[in-house]
Amino acid sequence: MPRQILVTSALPYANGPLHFGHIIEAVQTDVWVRFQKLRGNDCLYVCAEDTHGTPIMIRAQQDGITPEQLIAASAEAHSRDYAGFLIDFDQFHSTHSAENKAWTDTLYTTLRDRGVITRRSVRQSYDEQAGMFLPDRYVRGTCPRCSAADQYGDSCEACGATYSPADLKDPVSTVTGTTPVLRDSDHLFFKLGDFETMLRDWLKTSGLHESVRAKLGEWFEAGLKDWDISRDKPYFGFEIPDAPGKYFYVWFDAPIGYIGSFAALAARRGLDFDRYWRSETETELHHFIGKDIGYFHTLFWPAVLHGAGLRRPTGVHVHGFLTVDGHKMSKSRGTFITAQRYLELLPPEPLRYYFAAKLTGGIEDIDLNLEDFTARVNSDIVGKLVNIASRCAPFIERAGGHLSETLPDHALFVSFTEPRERIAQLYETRDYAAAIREVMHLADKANQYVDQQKPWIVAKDPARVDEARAIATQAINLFRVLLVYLAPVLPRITQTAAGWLGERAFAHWDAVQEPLLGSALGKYPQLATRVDPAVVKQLVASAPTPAPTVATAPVKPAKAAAPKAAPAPTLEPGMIGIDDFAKLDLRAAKVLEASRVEGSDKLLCLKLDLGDHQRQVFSGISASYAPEQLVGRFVVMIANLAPRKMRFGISEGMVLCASGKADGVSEGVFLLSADSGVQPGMKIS
RNA sequence: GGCUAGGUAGCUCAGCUGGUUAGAGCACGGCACUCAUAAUGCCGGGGUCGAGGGUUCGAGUCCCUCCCUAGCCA
Repeated sequence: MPRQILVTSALPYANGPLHFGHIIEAVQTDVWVRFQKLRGNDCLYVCAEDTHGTPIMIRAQQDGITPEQLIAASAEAHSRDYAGFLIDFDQFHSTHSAENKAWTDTLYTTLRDRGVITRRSVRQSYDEQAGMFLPDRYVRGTCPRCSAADQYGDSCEACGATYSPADLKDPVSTVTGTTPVLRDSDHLFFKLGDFETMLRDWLKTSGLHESVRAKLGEWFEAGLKDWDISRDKPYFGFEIPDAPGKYFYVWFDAPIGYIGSFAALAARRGLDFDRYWRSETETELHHFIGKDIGYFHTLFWPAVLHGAGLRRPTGVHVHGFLTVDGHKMSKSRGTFITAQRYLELLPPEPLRYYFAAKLTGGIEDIDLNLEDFTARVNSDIVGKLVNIASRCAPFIERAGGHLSETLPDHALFVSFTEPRERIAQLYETRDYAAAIREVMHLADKANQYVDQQKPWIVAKDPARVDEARAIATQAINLFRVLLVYLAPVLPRITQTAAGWLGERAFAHWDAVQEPLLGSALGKYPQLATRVDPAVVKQLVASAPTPAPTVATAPVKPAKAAAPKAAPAPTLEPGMIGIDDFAKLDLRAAKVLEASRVEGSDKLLCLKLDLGDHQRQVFSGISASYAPEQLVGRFVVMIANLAPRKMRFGISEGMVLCASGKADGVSEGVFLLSADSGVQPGMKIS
């Protein structure tokens, strides 16, 4: 009896590009969904663009466009990036949709009529010039406890204190730079505390990881407080039906976006809504989220659903954060890797594999170590897995292109198919790391088999060509079992292999029990290519790109039929694309030392601070600047300019200046600089 | 600051309710092989399990203190 399963991953917010943090979650979810489908379950995957809130409103204002234009552009970019990573949504919708509006209103009015919405006055920071209330993040000032300057309105990064913006010393609105005032306004609250008993019951039955439960225990201990679900205008969102001028807080309608997205899918496919969402349904609902938004998904969301008479989630699966080379992703370090950047350089499957190989179902952080990534992916996918197929294909082709009619070592084949339920269980519990360890252990066994049987020696005797073919048939069958196990992670390789071995070979998890025998094979295709360490390095923009090695072979191996769309758009002569611009690694740099250069009347020697390292740069600005004026100021430099040897030493970059000439006479040289607040090493784009 | 999670070979990670000489893959060294995308197979070196105390016949595994990393504090 197939299970009916509805799966979601967290909604990406419409004010920025997808980065690796989004991708690891999407991969975790997509692998689970593909696994369920391969097992014959009826599984749907929905997601949506998260479109509301103050940040969207302000960002659109800054960009001089409407919020609708902003979220449309963002949705398009996000969809493209997800598709690039082979994330197979059944529906990718938007929280700014008719379906979501209807369901948000319905849930709200039901909750209100059941008496779990209450109204009371709230005192909040208000920006009189902008005419708006300010979310905590939009007020900055001095920490009331440790007096650290320039802290957010809700907490201090220096001492860790939490407080409200009213407690800040010298508060400033980041919207207008004016001093906010305090103003009262009525807000609507969801009475979360009314649901404590229900929530305690629910978490006993739901498949929450024990570490998530531990966290929940802490929140219960602290006591469940009412949740403020309204915001005053101006706000980009849904107006509250019975409260003109008040809008639903973005976090109220965002999870309802799961319902809205499903509603759109249901309309398209004629699905029964109640079957998925009514209170006591058997249909499963699974949410995949990051550890930062557990509170919303394990407390508010089930309470809102239950309060509105709908079903609660079957599982909330929380993953850790992604770090790059051991550190939090950081724009100034260049380790803030966007999905788009990766896809410009590399195919999706190596990263899908690497992430899957490190996901355990727990909430610990996952580190992307770039050297490990290259080594792991090349060794596992190409050296071990694909190698089994590619080393055996020639023996089949030489013997006429058909697999043998029998397996020479049936027991070995069974030892590969026998663990399928155990591996399935590992996928089910999202311990993909353990599943992949098992599969790779089997891949080693398959290579050992080929090594022991030595088909290349057998095949030298023309009378034993069939024997060599039988060995190859055996190994190809082992390979095929392994690829079924990895099909949820490597959909494209699986598809390519299906063109070789036949669609039937990968149609269902349990199909592995039946060996492939006697059938004709297609021409052996290239199933995967190695990733080039030099290309991987380019992912991290901040790493000072080594001077381009002259006339090397193309960095990217000529990949047969690279499936990447996005041909370079044709450009006007003289124009460059954003990719060309992105080649420049421009950085804000602080001048640590400046000195005249002996023997040169034009040059100054600058020692520059780039945050994580220092550079020496010679700059021809001696006529316009005295060394002592420069120390301590910020300049703009090209950080990835090939170092140049000069008579006075090596210049490791170039400092940008404006300059002009009138009638051949210099009008001066003017250094570019950055506004206050800039930190050494920040990337300029 | 409080809480939650993590800190095991150069790198990435396994180690269940405490029990024989702490495991794997990669990297490194040696050998073999040449079918395979410089792939594969065999052998080997390498760890006082974040630090310090304690409980126990016995602790990576339990308790306490401290240090480091990430997240949450709605």
